[in-house]
Amino acid sequence: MGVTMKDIARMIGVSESTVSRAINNKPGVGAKTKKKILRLVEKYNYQPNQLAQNLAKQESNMIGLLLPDISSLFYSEAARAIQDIAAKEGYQVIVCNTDGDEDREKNYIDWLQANKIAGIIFLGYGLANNKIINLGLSNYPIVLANRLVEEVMIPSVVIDNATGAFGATIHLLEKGHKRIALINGPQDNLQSQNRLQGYKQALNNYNIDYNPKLVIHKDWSRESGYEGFLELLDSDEVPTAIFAANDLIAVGVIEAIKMGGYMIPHDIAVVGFEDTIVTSVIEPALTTVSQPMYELGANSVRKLFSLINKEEVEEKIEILASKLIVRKST
Amino acid sequence: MGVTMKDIARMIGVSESTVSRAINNKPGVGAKTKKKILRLVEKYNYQPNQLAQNLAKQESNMIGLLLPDISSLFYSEAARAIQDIAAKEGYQVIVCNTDGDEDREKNYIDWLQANKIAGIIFLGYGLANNKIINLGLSNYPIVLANRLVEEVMIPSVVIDNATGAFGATIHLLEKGHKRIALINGPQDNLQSQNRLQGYKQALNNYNIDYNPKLVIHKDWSRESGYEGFLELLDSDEVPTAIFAANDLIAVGVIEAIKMGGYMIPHDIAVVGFEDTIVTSVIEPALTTVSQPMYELGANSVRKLFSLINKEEVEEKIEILASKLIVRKST
DNA sequence: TTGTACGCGTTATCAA
DNA sequence: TTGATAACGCGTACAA
Repeated sequence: MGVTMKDIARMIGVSESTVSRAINNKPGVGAKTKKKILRLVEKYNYQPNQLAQNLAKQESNMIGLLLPDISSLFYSEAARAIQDIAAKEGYQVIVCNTDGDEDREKNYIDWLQANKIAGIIFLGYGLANNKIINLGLSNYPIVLANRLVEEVMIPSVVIDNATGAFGATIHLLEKGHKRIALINGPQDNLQSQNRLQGYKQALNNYNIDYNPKLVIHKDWSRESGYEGFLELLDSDEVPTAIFAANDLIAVGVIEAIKMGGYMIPHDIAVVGFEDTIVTSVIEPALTTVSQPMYELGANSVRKLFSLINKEEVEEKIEILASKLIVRKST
Repeated sequence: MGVTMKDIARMIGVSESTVSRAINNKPGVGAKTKKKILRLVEKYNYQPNQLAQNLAKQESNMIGLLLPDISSLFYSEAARAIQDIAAKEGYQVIVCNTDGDEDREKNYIDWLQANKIAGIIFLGYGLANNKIINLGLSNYPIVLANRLVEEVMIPSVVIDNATGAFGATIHLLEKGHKRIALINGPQDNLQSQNRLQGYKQALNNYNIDYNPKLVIHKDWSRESGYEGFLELLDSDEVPTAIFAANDLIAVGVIEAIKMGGYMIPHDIAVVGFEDTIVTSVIEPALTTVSQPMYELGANSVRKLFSLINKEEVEEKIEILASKLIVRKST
């Protein structure tokens, strides 16, 4: 196949070590020999075999990215950021879709470690499991993106969901709403909990009692929004505003509201969460909370490189602010 | 760090080759020794160092995926398919974003080859460049997904854009439209050309003369749709139907149409292309042509594994059908 | 059935 | 400034 160091060494009649030194710009090579070597490198388009390099150095120039699903717009943007910055550092990214399944997560981790991957980013939601904690205890470079772990101090970058939800709810309160419903994600999900917390806190600031009947836990789907709204209609406390815990839920809510013949925002106001493309396409355009996904990915991978390079990670847990984007639905 | 074969060999007092044979289930190991070895493997959670394995075998268990942008919904779905199937075969995928830039493409290819990546999938649009052709001439496993190359027979999977566009245009013709505009992607783009070709052919089937004034070439953005429609309004031939070459363009078109006070589909009908999520969210829901992206990715990677395993690739160039999805905008 | 010896392509440690 | 040699961890042809 391609030429190796040995080939070049033989051609000139020097040793492989000399060739290695010349190529890697290390001191201790005569100017003339170095020139000769580099000329042949050019001529035969020598490409170092990274597998061999990696084996010798006991490390590789790849990082692993574990996330639920790359085909979700939400994650793919962060993935893009990670790949951009990794590429600048000469690293490539191995993307592993876990669908949130712990078994697959574990398998991927084994694979990545067996391949001596330089480090791993966990991008996802909710709490991380024990396996990750154990990884964190061994001194393997790990960064958590939008995930948290309780017991161990693993460098993390998270988006402040509570404050985002707080801002969205305050926005509705300022508009004069008093019966604000929350259609949320699963109850055991960390994001759901944070968004609920922000919601509660906002109500509290306005001295409005928290009413559990106005909070519905479902999954993150469009159907949840649709069904959730119908449930609220059936209750005795029909809300004047709905805070949907993500845009997809909001889309379902809007569909149900329209189906019921109500006007948005006149009869019922709606706020979403995430700022995906649908928010600007749907009628009326959806007020939502934007998540800095690119920044999330970028800052995570920067932290990871700090770890890989044995540098100090300044901000162990970094919290990114989300931002309210007001459109026509409120 | 982890235990190696050498460690296990020493513990029992056998040679490394015996351990290797036992672990890889190769014949020629006594049942008792094998059991002893496997017990230690279990006990110390031995993980083979893949870097070493790869170096010894001169190949790696990774494949490369070159695409324009992973954060595009269009590509990320195919990427997901590729990763799913690769994972089943024990391979991982390295995702490389090129943004269509040939220099970056070339750099990635070098990197992938230096790392002895088992094969590469080129996912994208348009024609591939010479570098790729050269790669194809060397017997490196390569598959093209939604790309074509003229001179060399590289296994490829493409989506039949021409027929998709043909069907979409026929659909409009059947609805009685005679002045159908096409707002297309860039003129030098292969997909654009195919979609134009299908459009022309449909007109031809209905004995309608092709009118270049009704065809506008722009980029694939929402703004293109908006501006494109305004240009058509200014012309002397205002169309009764618009075929937008992708959904994003269609969104812009619909916005412009609404802004102009026209009714969809009463005054003007609209068809999109791709079937992204916006089609079901926008009002009115958009008739569009769905692209089997998951299948595109899946079949591409299957072909790649055939190449990697030195098997015969049955269908050198596979063409996937796209499908018209009729909604409310026509 | 088992062990020896070498190769994979590179880096790194000593001597020379 | 150089070169010989070992090491990285594993696979494998050959010999025992």
